Order: sequence, then structure tokens, then C-alpha cells
Amino acid sequence: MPPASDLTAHTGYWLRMVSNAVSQDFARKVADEGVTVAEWSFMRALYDADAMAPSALAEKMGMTKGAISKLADRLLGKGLITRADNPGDKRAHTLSLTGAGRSKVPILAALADKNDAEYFGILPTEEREMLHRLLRTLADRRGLKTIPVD
Amino acid sequence: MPPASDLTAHTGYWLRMVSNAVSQDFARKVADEGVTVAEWSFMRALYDADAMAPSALAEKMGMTKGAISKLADRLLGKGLITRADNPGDKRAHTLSLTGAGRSKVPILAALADKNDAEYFGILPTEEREMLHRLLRTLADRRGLKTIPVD
DNA sequence: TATTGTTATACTCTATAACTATA
DNA sequence: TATAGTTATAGAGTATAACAATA
Repeated sequence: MPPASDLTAHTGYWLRMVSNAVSQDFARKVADEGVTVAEWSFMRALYDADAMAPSALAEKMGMTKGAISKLADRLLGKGLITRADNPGDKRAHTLSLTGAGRSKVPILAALADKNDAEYFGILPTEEREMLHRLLRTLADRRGLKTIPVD
Repeated sequence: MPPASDLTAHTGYWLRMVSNAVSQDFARKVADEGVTVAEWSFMRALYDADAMAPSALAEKMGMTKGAISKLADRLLGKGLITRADNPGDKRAHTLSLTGAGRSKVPILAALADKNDAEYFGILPTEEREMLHRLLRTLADRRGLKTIPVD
């Protein structure tokens, strides 16, 4: 039998295992608030800007325009965002948080804080900061910048 | 506007960003060999055992029986595994790699090696080992053990 | 009755591309 | 023609549950 390297020899294997666990736990937390992780990222992006064009959100989140439209439809249905015409360019739209959506963001942000503390709080401060720094270094070197969604 | 903690303050944010990038690059590599990451994990698990029951694979991969059935159907269609009846228990089946499937595993394993080197090779050895160790610590403390699929 | 496995249904995310309206 | 956005379609993953066959 030809050698096939042990899966667990790969750093990527452990990275995915831990990342999936953290994300799945976070997904369960925000599901209790009625949103998905993608919807949370979407709302968080809108929170800092009064209004954004779908194309700007697509760029920021590394998603296609089609994916943004579908996500926006769901958030519209939940009453968390509004869609408005752009007076200057009749092709363009702008998306904004509703009052309900805006007041939900800090609640979701608190869940993100809690999730981070649960997972990484078990490490000594020094190691936790080391991990954070190493991950940021890898993201920087690779030029990663879009908000991770899944 | 109530405060909403900065996304980038969360270690989980960077973990997910780096993990997604590593996984997506790996997905592209194995796609050139005609398989998905889930299919690769499935084949890698079968490589160490001559034959496995779908239920055993479900347990090992943290997937439901239904998901395993669907995955097995696709791998059967690609001629990479076979499904056989179990003589001892007529309800049970066993899944095994075909010759084609078995010879593809080392090729895919080499792609995993390459992907890991591309992503983590930019770190000094000491930091790379530190990252690996921190991730394993987190996985251990959380009792994580199923093969990450997505 | 409980268990093994398959099948059905539904939802999320992703990607591509066709399409509408406007520039 | 090009651009902004929506809509359609399809594939992959996940979860729940209904189902058939066997124990």
C-alpha cells in the first residue's frame, strides 16, 4: 500500500477542525436570534455604514451579486433591512438596517464575544495572543480581506 | 448607536478567515482530481480500513447516515468505492475503495501536503509548530475528534 | 420493537449565467 | 455596449424524518 500522509500531520486539518467547531457553535447561538452567520456578517457590515449598495456588500463579503440578492431577500422578509431606490441612478439600490435590525446587532455582537471567550479563554493570555497574532500574520501574508461567511 | 464589538477583535474571525482560505484552495486542488473535500475525507478514512460500515463512517466523520449514503452514491458513480452486502447481517453493508480509489488516495494526500506547505511554510518553523500545538490543544480541550469535512 | 441503511424533503451557501432596466 | 441588480438553475453540504428490510 503506497504511503498516504497522515491527515493529522497537517496544520490545515486541525485548523479546519477547530474553526468548524467554533463556527458551528456560533451558528447555533445566532440561530436562537433567528439569523444565520452569513446574515449576521451582512448586518454587521451595514451597521458601520448608513446604507450600502448590493455591489459594495458583495465586494466586502467576497460574495457574488446573486448571493447578496438572495441574502437581502431573506433579511427583508425578516424585517431586518430595507431596500430603497437610488435617486441618482435608477439601476442602483441601497440597503439599510431597519430599527429592528440595528438593535439586534449589539445582541449578536455580544454572542460573538461570548463564543470567542468560550473557545479561546481556556488558553493562557499569552498563548491566546500568540494564536491571534499568528492567524493575523497568515491572513496578511495571503492578502485575505473578505469577511468570512461560512 | 449602541456599541457593537469590532468583528476583527475576535480570534474566531481570523481563524475562520484563514481556515476558509486554506480549505478553498485545497478544494480547488482536489477538484482537479475530480473529488470534493468531503469525498477525499471519506476515501482517506477507508484507506486505513479494508472495509467499513456506513454507520462507522458516519460516526468517524461526524455526519448523519443520510449524508453518508449520498456521499457513497457519488463515489460509487465515480467508480472510486464499492458497496457490498454483509453476509452476517443482511441489513448491513460494507464500503471499500476500488483499485482506482485506492491509487488516488496518495495523490490526494500529496496535494494536502502541498497545500499545507503553501499556507504555513511562510511561518518560521518555531511559529508554525506553535500554531500547530495551539490548535491541537484547543481541539483536545474541546474533545473534538470527527474529521472536518467542509 | 430496535437497528441498518436508503430515500425524501428542505434549507443554506456557492457559482454561473440569463435576464431586465438603466446608463 | 456596459453596468446594477435580480432571478434561475444547479451542485454540495447539513438535518430531520419517513421508510423498507432485517434482527
